[in-house]
Amino acid sequence: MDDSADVKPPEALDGAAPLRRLSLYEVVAEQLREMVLEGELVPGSRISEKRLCESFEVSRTPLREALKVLANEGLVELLPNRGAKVTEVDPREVADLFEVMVELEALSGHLLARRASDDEIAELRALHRQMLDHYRRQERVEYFRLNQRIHRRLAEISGNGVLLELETALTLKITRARYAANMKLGRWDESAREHEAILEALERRDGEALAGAMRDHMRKTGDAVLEGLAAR
Amino acid sequence: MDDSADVKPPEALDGAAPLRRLSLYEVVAEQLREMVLEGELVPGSRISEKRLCESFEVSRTPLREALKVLANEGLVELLPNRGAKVTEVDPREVADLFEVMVELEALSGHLLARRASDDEIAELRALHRQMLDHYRRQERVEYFRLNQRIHRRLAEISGNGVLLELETALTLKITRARYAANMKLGRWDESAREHEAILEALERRDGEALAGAMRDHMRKTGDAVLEGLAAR
DNA sequence: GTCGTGAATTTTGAATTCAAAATACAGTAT
DNA sequence: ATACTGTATTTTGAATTCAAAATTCACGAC
Repeated sequence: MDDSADVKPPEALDGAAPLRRLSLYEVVAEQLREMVLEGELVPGSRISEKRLCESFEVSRTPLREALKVLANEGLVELLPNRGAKVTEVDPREVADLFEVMVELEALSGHLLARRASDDEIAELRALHRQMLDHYRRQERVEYFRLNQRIHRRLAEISGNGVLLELETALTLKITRARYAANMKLGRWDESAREHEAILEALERRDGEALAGAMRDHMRKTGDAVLEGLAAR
Repeated sequence: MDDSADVKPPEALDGAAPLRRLSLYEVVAEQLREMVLEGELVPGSRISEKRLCESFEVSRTPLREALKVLANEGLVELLPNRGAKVTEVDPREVADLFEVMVELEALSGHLLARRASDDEIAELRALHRQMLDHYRRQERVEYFRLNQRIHRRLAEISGNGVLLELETALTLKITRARYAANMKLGRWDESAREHEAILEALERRDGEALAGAMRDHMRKTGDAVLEGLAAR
């Protein structure tokens, strides 16, 4: 049938990507996630399954499966026999969120100081420099993207999978709160300085200082977001 | 039509329970959860949708929705086009789990010392006394149940909803690890003493001591579970 | 005997269908 | 006019159906 690709030795493409195509519900979930995060689906509004099905051009089955995923992420609420609605951003919950996040960051800091390899530290320093370049050129979107990437790398290098998962999940909600507070990019200069402190502590492998710096960074981010939310 | 209950003033049954019947997928999810936790579905084994559908006597739709929920809880893995399998208990992940849990407990302790009311502290003391009764009578199941309940109450009274959710989610996995390690009830006496230390610190409202005691308790629990896992 | 090929079977993914619940609406009585 | 009752419509919950992918197994080449 196939005359070229079928004779591949199993170990030839070793770093082979698992390379599976996503299920339809995963695609839908990703799309929905973005729509909720960016406020395209307004908080508090009910979600009409039919309308979404039509705009996505999928049947209700994968859509409903996607809604279940989003519900577990806390982005939508499922009301039995009454469909789903987009969860509202509750400042009280956002405060709780940061209260926890601050501690997770501190843990991350302690682990990083112990576990990061020299190469990884160098990699982070390089990312940091890149980010500062964007800062100097006032390239907000790129700055923001690198900022996210650095935070994710920090979580990864901490070497605790559970911690990484939790931070990923909570970061979702935090991102949503930032959008809601209309402060996607605020607090630029201050944030850049805090990142510098983090990098320095990491290079010294000073666990206490690093935990403190990361804690501090997250706390200040939280304060800014909450302030933004209050000012709506 | 109905001649007695229809003239109810809206505020008459004030504390009225929302009282909704669960969706089918929720019932299935709960059942599945239990089966996974107690090892009735063996870790690593593939889940046959058809078999489960038949034994639950439901169609595949609610079953698959339930599987999605369990997947988000980390109890099963969804392999695209290949169904689901029960996740294996990975000692490495369990270690990560406790590493995080220890910090969450510490946070919980700090919050409790500040926020618990006198009534709530009294309630916890009462539960604690009840638990000790079961301990003295060597009623293991009841002891274990109250132990769980106390921990949940502590998390609730911390007053941070996000923290409560996370602790609930992680406790699920920890429970699973305990079953896998065959130590549903081990470490009895030691654990009871640690609880006493927690209660005392709470009554003194000594945040540092309470955080320390809760951290210590969780760390030792983790050590015991990991030891049990290693000894398989 | 082992490995590879290809059809038959089973299992999953997604759409459709059917039933039950909720909502919207109209008519009537007060 | 207002509030209630019963009906029509819409929307959701769950089962069924259909299509696509994976698995199994038998056969044949080396």
